[in-house]
Amino acid sequence: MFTMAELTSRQREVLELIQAHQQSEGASPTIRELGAGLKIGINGVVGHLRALERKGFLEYRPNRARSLRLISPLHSLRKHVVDVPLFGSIPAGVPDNRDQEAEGCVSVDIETLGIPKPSARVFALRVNGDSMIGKHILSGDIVVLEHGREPRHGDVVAALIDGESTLKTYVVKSGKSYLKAENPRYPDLIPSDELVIQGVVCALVRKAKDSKSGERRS
Amino acid sequence: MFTMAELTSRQREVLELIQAHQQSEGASPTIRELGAGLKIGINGVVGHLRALERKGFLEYRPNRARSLRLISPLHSLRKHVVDVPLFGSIPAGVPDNRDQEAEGCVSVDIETLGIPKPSARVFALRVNGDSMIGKHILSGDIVVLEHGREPRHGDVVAALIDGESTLKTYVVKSGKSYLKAENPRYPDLIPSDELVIQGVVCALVRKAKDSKSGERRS
DNA sequence: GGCCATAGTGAACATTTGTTCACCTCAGCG
DNA sequence: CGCTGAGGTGAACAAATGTTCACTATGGCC
Repeated sequence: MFTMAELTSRQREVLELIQAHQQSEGASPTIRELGAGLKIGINGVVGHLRALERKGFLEYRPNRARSLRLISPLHSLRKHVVDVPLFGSIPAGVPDNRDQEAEGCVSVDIETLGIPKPSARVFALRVNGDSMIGKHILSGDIVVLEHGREPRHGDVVAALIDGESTLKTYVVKSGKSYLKAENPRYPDLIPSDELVIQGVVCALVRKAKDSKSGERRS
Repeated sequence: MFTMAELTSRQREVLELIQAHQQSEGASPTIRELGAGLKIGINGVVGHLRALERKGFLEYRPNRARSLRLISPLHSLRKHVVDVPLFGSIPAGVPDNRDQEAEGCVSVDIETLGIPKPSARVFALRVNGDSMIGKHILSGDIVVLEHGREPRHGDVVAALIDGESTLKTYVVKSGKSYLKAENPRYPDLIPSDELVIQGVVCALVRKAKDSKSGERRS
């Protein structure tokens, strides 16, 4: 609660402007751009920047263009964010790069995703149907999968069944591996070598349904 | 799979270097920085940048420092990413800004989170215990909450009970609102006006447990 | 062989951008 | 009253950075 209190309102304005510029332009503003945004000259801006730096909200490298960096308690905790392509389903065996066909982009930091490196072979699927409800995965959830990883007993995997990506649990039973649906209504147990495993689930994201739109179960 | 194929290996190198620099430094590299990284002169770099721009992988504003921007199918789908402070629990009634006490940072795009604007009043909690298993929220999950929003019937909310943040379902029954635990073992029904509601759950993130840490079967 | 794209080098040049110096106003404070 | 800090203006300067011109070399292609 100190964080914001130490700042004057004008300084907060500057900080927010920098942040806004970074978000919209992808790079920090220059001093003159800030000046234009605040309708003041460059020296007014310099004064603010110095104050903000002294107070520990900013950091920048001398003599480097657009090197302003915000420092906030959050920023120091911030991890690397990866952009994961979201597919409706995956028709064939996931060639190396089909980002073009993504129908969405899920950006999450790797810490939260639980993957060590931004290895390119990560993608996301929107879950359709309640077949994995036993694993507490609901219809509408987004699952993030890693392709090419060896599944282990109990992992949830996406497999290509009848031309559709389907979620199953990977189980090992007396030396053989099977895929199992987590829904009593589909008690199949399919030998896993008969199928192509497209990826192993490493994370899940669920959006609370917008209370305005209806519910699915009666 | 076309995306990458159109590039020479050297061009791919350039692209990756730009991306790496953006991630690590927070800003695009300059031409000379790229040159240093690739161990070539500035004109070699310029050639590559032109080629990459012509092929549609890059964009940049003339005469602007560090204005390189990657263009990929994913980038065009990319949404605004917000940094959400992750708390173990929230002792008191969420004053305006307590980012300093965050024990982690969850960065997710707003589209996936399902919030319209990056209103500052968003925070995350790590779920402890299975009290919400009826809503398919597990121990270890991270829930993202919006503070100050009016809960609706069926929403999951965090409430301060005995000095601890606890997840409950908000229900309305004959004109009165209650909080209900989604676990048959805790069938409490608490009138909601007796408690402080800290936030309404708008999203959930689950990390698949790291198979390497716990179970390992021979 | 001529043509074109890739992949460079080297040097000059122009613009952007950060930095600094001098000076001003205003509110609060002892 | 003089002092300090916030918040400015204006101009000049220097470093960083993008741009361009000239030229070389290689490999594929018709």
